[in-house]
Order: sequence, then C-alpha cells, then structure tokens
Amino acid sequence: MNKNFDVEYYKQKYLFGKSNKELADLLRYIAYSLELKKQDYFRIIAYKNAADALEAYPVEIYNLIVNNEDFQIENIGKIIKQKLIEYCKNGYSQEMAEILSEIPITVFYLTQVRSVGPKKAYKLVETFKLFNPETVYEDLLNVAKAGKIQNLEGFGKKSEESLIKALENYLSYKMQSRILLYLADNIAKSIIDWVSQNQDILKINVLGSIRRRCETVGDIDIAVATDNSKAVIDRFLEYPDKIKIENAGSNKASIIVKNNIRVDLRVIDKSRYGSMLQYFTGSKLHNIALREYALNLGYSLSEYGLKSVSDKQEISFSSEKELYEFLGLRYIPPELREGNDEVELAKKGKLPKLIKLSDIKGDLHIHSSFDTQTHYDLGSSDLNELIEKAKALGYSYIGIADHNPKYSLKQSVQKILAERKKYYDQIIYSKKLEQFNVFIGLECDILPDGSLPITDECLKYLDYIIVSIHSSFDLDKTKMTQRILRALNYPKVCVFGHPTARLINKRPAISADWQKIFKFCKEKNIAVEINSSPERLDLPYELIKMYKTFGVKFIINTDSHNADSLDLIAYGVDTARKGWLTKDDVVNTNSLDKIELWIQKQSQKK
DNA sequence: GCCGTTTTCGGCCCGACTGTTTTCAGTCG
Repeated sequence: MNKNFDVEYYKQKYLFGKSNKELADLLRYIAYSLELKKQDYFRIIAYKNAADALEAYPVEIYNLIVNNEDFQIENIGKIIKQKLIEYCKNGYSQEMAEILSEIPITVFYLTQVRSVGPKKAYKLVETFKLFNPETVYEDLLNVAKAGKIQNLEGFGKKSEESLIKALENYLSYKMQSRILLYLADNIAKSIIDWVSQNQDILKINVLGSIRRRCETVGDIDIAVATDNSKAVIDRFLEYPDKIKIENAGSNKASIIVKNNIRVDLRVIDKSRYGSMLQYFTGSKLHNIALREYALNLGYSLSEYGLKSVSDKQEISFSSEKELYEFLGLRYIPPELREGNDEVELAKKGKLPKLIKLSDIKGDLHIHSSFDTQTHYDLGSSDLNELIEKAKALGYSYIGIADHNPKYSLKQSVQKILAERKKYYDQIIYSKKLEQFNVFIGLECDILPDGSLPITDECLKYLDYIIVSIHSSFDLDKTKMTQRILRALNYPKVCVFGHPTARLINKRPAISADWQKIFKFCKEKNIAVEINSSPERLDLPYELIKMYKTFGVKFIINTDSHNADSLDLIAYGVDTARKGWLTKDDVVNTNSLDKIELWIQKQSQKK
C-alpha cells in the first residue's frame, strides 16, 4: 500500500501546520475527503464552515490550546473542537487521520492550486499516479505539458492550458503571502483612476478587505454602477499594467496585475448598486450574520437585493444605507463588518460613533533627522519641515521621539540629549509658535531585562518617553510580561509603542499577558500606541477591540521617519476604527492644553 | 457536524463563470 493511504502517515506530528490558516486548511481537507467519499452534504458544509470561522478567528488557537485556555468559535461545535484540541496537543488526531487516510495527501496539496478542487485533484492524482508529496506540483506540470490531460474525460485543451498556467503561477508565487493594505490601496487607486475615465461610470467603489481596511489583502474587488457594462468591462480589460486577463463575462471580469494580485471588477445597474456593494464588501461572516437576520424578517439576501420568502417579491437598493435601514439596522461602517456582534448592536442602535481622521490633533511618535547617535535609522526631515507638515495637517502639536542613543555610549548619552534639547528649543523659540507646541520625547528601547538605556539624569531633557521593544522578541510569556511592566514603570513614560512588535508578513507578535499589561497602562495613565506604519499596524485591531473594554487609552501615531509619512496616520485611524474606537478612546484627539496637562502629570509621577 | 426568540430534531445560501457539454459539473466568492 502506498504510504499516503496509510493512517500512520497522517499521524506525523503537525503534518499540516499549527497556524489558524493551516488548521483551517486541515478542516477543509477533511471536508474534501468526505466530499470525495460522497458523504452527507451537510456534514461537508459543517467542516467548511468551521474552516472559514477558524481562519477568521483573530487569536491563534494552537497557543490557546497548549496553554489550556478555552475558546468559543461560531460554527465549531463540540466534535470539531475536540478534534482540533487533540491535533494541537498530540500533533495529530486519530479520527482526522482516519478520515484523511483514504485519500492520497497529494490530492489535498493540489487543491491549493487555483481552479483545482477536490474532484479534479483526485482524478488527476489517480490517473497519473501522482503520489509524491514533495514533487506533486512539478509532476503534474510535466504531465500537463506532455499534453496528456486534454484527453481525460471532463478535461479538454483549454483546461490543460489553464492548468499549466495555474500550476506555474502557484509554483512561482507559493511563498508569497497577502499584500499589505497600503500596497493594495495604491494598486486599486491606479485601476480606479484608469477605469473612471470611461464616461459610462456612474459610481465606482473598492470592495472586500480593502474597503473593510483589513491589514492585508488577497484579491482586489471593485464595483461599478453603469448602464453600459460592456464598455466598462472593456475599459477595465485594457488596463495597461495588467499581466493577463483571467476571465471576462458580461457582469464580471478578472485581471492579474503586478505582485500576482488578482483584480475583480463587478458591474451592475445603478438601482441595485447598494446590494452589490454590501454583498461583496463582506466579510463572509458579516454576510452570514446579516443573511440570518434578514431571513428572520422573511427576506433572503443576495448580491441583487432582498427577496421576500413568502411572495418572492424582489427589492433592490441603490445604496447600502437604504438596505441596512430597510432591515431596521443602523448603518454599519465597513470596518466593523467582521461578523462579531455588529448586526445585533446595529439593531439596538448601540454601534460606537467611530473616530475620524479629522479628530486627530497631533502625532507624538515622529523621528527627526537630528543625529542622536542611535543604531537605528534616523529620520530624514528636520524639525522645521516636520512642524510645517503638521501645521498643514491642521495639528496643534507634535512630539519628536527620536531613538535613544546607542547603549554603548553610556556616559555621553546625557550630553547628546542635552544638545538635542538645546537645538530643538532654539527652533521652537525662533518660530514663535502660536496655538501649537512641540514636545521633546524619546523612543526608548525596552532592554531584555525591562530596563531602559538612559540614566535618570537624562530625564530633564525630555518631556516624555515612548517605550518599545526592538530586540529579544522571543522571550516566553511570563518573562516578556515582566520585562514590559518594568519598563512601563519608569518615570515620564507616556506611551507604550508598537506593543506587539509584529511586522506584518515578516515577524509574529511577541507573546505577553496583554490583560495584565493594559490594566497596568490604565492605572498609570499610559497610552497604548496604535502605530500607523503600514507594515506594523500595531496594536492589531483584534486586540484593540478586546482591550478597549478595560478603559485603557490609546494613541494613534505614525512612527514617521520623514515629513510626508505623517499622512500615514490614516492607516492608524483605520485600525482604530476597526477596533471599534471612538474619539474619546484616543488621547491625541485632545486639544493642546489637555495633552500638555497629561504629559506634565506623567512626569510628576515617580 | 452545527445550531436553537420555531431548542434536542430538522433544517442548513446561491449565482456567475468556465469549459466541456448539449444540459451539466466543478470551482469560486
């Protein structure tokens, strides 16, 4: 018997990985396995739903399980939960192994290729004996290139060609993850600018995860309202920076652009535009919740509108607002549509009034070009340029938080900070600022033991300190928590900078007892930073939402290294909105005198 | 297998696109 059919093979420890995404794939493979064995349709659906829910769940459940912490996820009931627990604790689950073992593992591998589902994968694996998991993609590619696939029943020349492309694509891009929101924004803007030059466009919007302001984006979706869909789609297909056209119909077309990003354009008449906008903005979980809610009112919800269950009458909506209002709901901003409890709260009228970009009155995490002899990058703009930019943004204050000088310079650290203060004070004085202030801060490393690389004598040259982690990211949870708490206890600390220290797609969040840390921040009046840098977006929105209920205050900063980057504050505001924050939750929505008072108070504390 | 303001049984979303077919299957979102 081939090893892939053997239960023992599927008992290799963590054969499918530990992340939520990988665990979700594992559940999907079980669904595929059941599908191929023609088992109960709804049992299959149940595994797929569980997989979707797990993939959308914000906390890595592997960590929860190994720490014996409980979790409740919609659509994951007792049975699947128990299997996940068994898999995470033992490295495999007996029952899962049994279900999977009737199908070669290479079948599951092939389902990762676009346009290949379980049935095609199974047929290909069986026909061409593709049992080697190490080389299955290359093996199939060779078979396809040899022209052997077009003769298979249900396949043809075209499907052979598209399979070759899909495989080549998969092989060249399989290492690539979802792109950052910031990059997706730029691509989407360029395409929208191009398409919008067509005269037949009545409305155009970006949909999906970009519109919900998710930190990363898989595909880019765009909606257009028009009476001439052919002209709009033709224009879209002529987009000059496309790599290829994926498909093109009368209501929808897809192209591939740089970074192997797929862009879908959906076209609809003006009268039903609101329904389409709502439907394809998602998220999937939000739509499920909304659909259930609508069904209770006697309507079935689709991308075309509502259909009365009783008399089949269709109702269309030209705007999203009308749709939500018709259902008796307050308008739900796209950022909140993640399938938590937003539908329920919209019904009760209890959605928060989300913070807006215009609420921001200043930015306290800016790096200037003054040479503090740090071992990090300096900023490239000087204080004059930063003040001008901040004024242009309508700010009342900024805080310069350069990196601390190198730790090895011990004796001269104080001297560098003294010179810096003198230099800044001169600029501030000479500019005769009115209704505007500059705070002189410092972004200070939290050393591995929780101490800070400055002496008490340095404090007199500083208005405030941001503490943040730039090294030793993998301490265990207990040590990391102690480390952070010690640093937060230093005098003049006002801000805990980029708390999880994650870099999206590059470095995972540190492990720490956030509950303990944020409670401490609340007690000490320390603001928890929402760092707007597109590759950080740290604190992540899930944690913001979770710990907002503690009453801790947040601050949205850019961590800018040049004046232009002050504009990126919008990404921090998006993240705050996604974390359900209001103006009152964020300290830098406060006026200058309130901020001055807060900073003074922090410096008087021991 | 999941879920419950119809709660322990009996329901569970569905339309578009592609390709191969000649009325449908597979895949995707």
